Amino acid sequence: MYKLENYSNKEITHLLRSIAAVHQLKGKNRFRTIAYENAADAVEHLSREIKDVWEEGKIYQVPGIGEIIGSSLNELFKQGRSKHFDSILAQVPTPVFELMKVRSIGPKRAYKLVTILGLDHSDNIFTDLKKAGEEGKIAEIENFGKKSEQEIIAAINLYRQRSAKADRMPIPYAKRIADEVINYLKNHPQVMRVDALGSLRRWEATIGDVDLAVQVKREKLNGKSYKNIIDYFIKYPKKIKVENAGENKASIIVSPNIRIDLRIQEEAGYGSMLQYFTGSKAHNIKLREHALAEGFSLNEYGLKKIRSPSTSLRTSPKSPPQRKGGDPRNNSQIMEFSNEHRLYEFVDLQYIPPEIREGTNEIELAQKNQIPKLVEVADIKGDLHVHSSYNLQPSHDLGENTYEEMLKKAKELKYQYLGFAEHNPKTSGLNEKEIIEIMKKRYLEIEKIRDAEIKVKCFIGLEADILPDGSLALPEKAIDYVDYLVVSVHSAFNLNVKAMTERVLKALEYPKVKALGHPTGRLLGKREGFELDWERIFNFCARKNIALEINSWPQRLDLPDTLAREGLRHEVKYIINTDAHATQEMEGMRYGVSVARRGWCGRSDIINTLNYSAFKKWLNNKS
DNA sequence: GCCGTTTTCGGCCCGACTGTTTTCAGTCG
Repeated sequence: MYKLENYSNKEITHLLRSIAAVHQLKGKNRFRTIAYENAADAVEHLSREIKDVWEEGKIYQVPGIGEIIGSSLNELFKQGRSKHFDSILAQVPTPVFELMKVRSIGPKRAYKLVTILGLDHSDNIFTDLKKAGEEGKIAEIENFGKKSEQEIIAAINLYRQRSAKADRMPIPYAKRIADEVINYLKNHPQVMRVDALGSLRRWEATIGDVDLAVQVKREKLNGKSYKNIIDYFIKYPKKIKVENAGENKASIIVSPNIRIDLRIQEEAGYGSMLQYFTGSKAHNIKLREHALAEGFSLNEYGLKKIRSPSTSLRTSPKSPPQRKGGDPRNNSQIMEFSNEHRLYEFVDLQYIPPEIREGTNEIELAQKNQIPKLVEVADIKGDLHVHSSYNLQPSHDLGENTYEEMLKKAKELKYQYLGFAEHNPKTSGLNEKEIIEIMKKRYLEIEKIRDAEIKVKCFIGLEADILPDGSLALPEKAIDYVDYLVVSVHSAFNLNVKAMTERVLKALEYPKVKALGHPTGRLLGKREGFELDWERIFNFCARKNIALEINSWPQRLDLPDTLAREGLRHEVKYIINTDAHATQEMEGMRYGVSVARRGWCGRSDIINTLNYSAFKKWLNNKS
């Protein structure tokens, strides 16, 4: 029987996939299998922990989770077991589910291996199976052969290496890997263009593998095969393994265990490829369903007319041939699109930016022309959370660059203003009077340069620790020497929801508090965020004119995108900051903007898109 | 099992690659 340790998304995903596998193996209703797989996909790509979503009573808002799966998860979270799940899982030996974690082993192969080799009760399925493979027993099974046997042994080895590591990468890391491969590919004379797609193009908080599309010119190729480019790709110097390599696509693993998927397309159909390979999977499924309703079958090459729109009730059927846009090549039956915008237009949808292609309700809203204009980096007028090297004896780490250097960088980034928010002076070893002196001295220091810089104005901020009891790690009198405060939790992360919420709300009551810094405290891959009563926080901040920070630091990306979208319903405002500790890190604004975009934020939802005077007014206006 | 500007019933995306196969099943994205 399954063992759950921490109810992480990873564990729940695997649980749901296991149930899907049982349904598939028992083969009664394949749509039930699909339903569980869809639910698993949804949990896997959720930007927050499913258990937190459940605790907020919003589990049914996750697309793909309905009455039965939702109530079973409810039981599971509450009592540690679900009778319904248990009864399904009991139909198949547990080692089957373990084996399915290995690449190239799906439900059917896992089931065959476990039952035929008599490993139903194996405690160490990977070791046992590997041993069987080394003894040649796998190859003897029907429909398996020598190659499959080798493949399985290799896959087990890889799985064991990989499972020891964090399996999703921070975006900058994935981008670096992608860029190296892109540069390599661009050296090939037939390659016209290379794009990183998939979760990288959607700017997901963490990246599983790297998806690349290559555009080639037909006349430069002999015939229609892209074999020569595939061959070049699989010779990539850092490749450690070729997963597969066919006519149209290939996958390699590069050191230290990152998968790169490649697809190739000519210019005429490149828009379709961009769309398909950007995903998400859930978005593509919904888009294809939508296309079907319009009478078209959609794939990665284009659209095929299948019939008149199936709906008899449709009152004003637009007959497809008259449509503008697209790149109809009717002679070949498939309509190609060189341009992604035209593809969406052709199926009567507003263009949908990659960041929100997550299969929530973007298709429905695009039909109604209700996709908002999302905020862009160019809209950002200032960064209000940067750490300089000015030594105010901070409680946490100091920055690397001086005020002047950071202002210069801000100018380079075309900002109108910059807000310094070093950590508050440490409270141990310094008495209140000393702290106030330090703050005053710093105030005067910044005052000196405040107007020296003509183009970039600066604000005097501070990032103050929220202590466990909700008070700030700063004497009230010291607040006189700042323009605003960002308050953040840096300790005692394990309070319960109620205590944590009270703690934060109390801190937000202090004068000059204008932002809640990295609101969940999460560190991707290291630490889960703490829980808050978001309804209360959102409502409080909206009422008090306090912004929630969207922290651009790639390991934070905090507030998470799904919460950002939720906050919009409460009319919360956000402030996107880099939390930079060096000038170079100030360039990371794009990461935070991406979170905001994934959270459906427009320019007016982001407070630091205001120009200097409007922003200053907002800063001084605490209702 | 899920889901709904057409629906609370009756549908449910689409294709590439590999290995073991002479036509397809399994896995993956």
